[in-house]
Amino acid sequence: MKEKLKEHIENLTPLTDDEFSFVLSHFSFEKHKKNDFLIREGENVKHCYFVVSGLLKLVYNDKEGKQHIVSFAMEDWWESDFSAYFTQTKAKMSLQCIEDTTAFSISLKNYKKLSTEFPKKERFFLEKSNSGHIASQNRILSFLTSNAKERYEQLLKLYPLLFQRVPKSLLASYLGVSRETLSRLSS
Amino acid sequence: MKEKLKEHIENLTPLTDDEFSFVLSHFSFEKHKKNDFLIREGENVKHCYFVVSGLLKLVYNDKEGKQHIVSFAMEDWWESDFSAYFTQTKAKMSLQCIEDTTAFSISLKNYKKLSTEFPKKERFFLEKSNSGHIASQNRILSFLTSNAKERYEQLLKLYPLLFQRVPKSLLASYLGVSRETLSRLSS
DNA sequence: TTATAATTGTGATGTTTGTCACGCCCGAAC
DNA sequence: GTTCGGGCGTGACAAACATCACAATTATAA
Repeated sequence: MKEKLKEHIENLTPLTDDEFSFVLSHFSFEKHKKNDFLIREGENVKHCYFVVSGLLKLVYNDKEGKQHIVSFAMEDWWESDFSAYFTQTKAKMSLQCIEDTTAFSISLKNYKKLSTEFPKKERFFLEKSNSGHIASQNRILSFLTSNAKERYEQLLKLYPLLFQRVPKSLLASYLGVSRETLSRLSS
Repeated sequence: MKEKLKEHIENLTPLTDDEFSFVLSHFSFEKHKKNDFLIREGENVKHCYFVVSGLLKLVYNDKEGKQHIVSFAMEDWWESDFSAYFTQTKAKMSLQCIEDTTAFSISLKNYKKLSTEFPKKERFFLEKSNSGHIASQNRILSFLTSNAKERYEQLLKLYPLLFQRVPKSLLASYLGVSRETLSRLSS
């Protein structure tokens, strides 16, 4: 588990063993079962998570009770309700396990401490944030330029694994189409 | 112009005059006319821009020649084709003036220099990137949860000025609906 | 000013997608 | 084993939206 986080960070910024120990001391390691909530809508968001293994969904529930998947979080991903995390307000979204999941969590306090005391880590967070921003923009572009079928194909191309790991109804919810429409696209 | 940038930065991190001079020395100031391109699809992306006055559109052109508006950039906004900027590859999008525009530009080299030599600035960029990421996620949520009419109302609520400053066809392109549909929504 | 282009509204029509309904399959729980 | 519920496909119909066409109005430039 430690190794996974170290590898991940060292993809961007090499660390000595001492540096990594220092970084690691700001995180906690957590194990969760399928269907567990890491973040619950309406509650305070205390942590940001780095997924070591498993799979989660970041979900928004609208007034009619429909769930909309903002993001899937898989191995090597950072996830949270970032808006609520950074502003320390109540979560508008939930983060829930689709599979049994292990993850490192970091509090905002430790996030800020780490950023301030350890510039390498701030650089790292900046790069991660930029990638997240770019990924979101690509998803917006997908909505603007493509119909349901094309978005489905793009998703499969980007995450071929996902197809086997999650029910189609969740894929539909991510793509912004109904379960039935997605089903008809496949055939 | 300088004051605008200084104020903007000091919203997050106070600066001494000397510090600001140092920061400023990494930027250039540019004036552009309506319809000018700051970034052209297919060309190298040399700069990231801070808009002092005016209005721009970040546009993706698909194979059928349709233009899709990824973002409007107005006063106090940072904009670029960030993907191409950070990876120093060719632009997939264009950044074009909707009105006469003034902006500060910064090269990637200077961006990195500033981040490294001046931690306060890295903190600043990180906060900006986080806000950008959150804003994009909200736009994705808007696509997932809302139909054209609701998205239109959300846009007007978020940027009431935009309505008077840009042709409806551009608003339609931002919302992901046809010009005609948007026209019918208003009545 | 006058000519030209851009912007907007609106009808007619077709396509895409959502919603409701139903049935089948399969795995989990008892 | 039997029962139950989730996941999946599919038909029928309705709603949302795109596209094409045309006209009217408003900006823009020569």
